[in-house]
Amino acid sequence: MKKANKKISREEKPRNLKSGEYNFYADVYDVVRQIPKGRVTSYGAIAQYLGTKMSARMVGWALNSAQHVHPRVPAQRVVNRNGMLTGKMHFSTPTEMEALLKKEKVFVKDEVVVDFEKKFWDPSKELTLK
DNA sequence: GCATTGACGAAGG
DNA sequence: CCCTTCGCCAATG
Repeated sequence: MKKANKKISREEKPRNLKSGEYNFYADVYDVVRQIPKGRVTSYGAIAQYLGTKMSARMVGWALNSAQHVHPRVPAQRVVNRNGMLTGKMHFSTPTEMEALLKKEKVFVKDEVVVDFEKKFWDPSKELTLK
């Protein structure tokens, strides 16, 4: 049963939404929007929360489309496990991500979030899903 | 329908 | 301790 949890977003939650919008995407958006201000998380943590911890890449993929989603998704609060702003280049401007984080008192030093472990927000722990 | 890619992550050298 | 390689899943060509 350890590897049976990788497709929950597709198997158990078929695309009830419009074509092109998988539930996996909506799930990612929802989690990211629940990230408290001034906190950050990693792709892996979100993936683990969704059940597909092995595929943190999919989270990033979903966030790539999140830029075009209507409710603005605070993708700047999502960094990789090292605390690096790997997705900053995908923003409107490469400095946009840092600027947004700085407004939230999250400072970036040498491409890495300061006190990343302190500001880290794990959805699986903090959010306490079912 | 197969091959490549991608905002990651863990392990190995 | 830094760099390279492999794995994973979904989307795209």
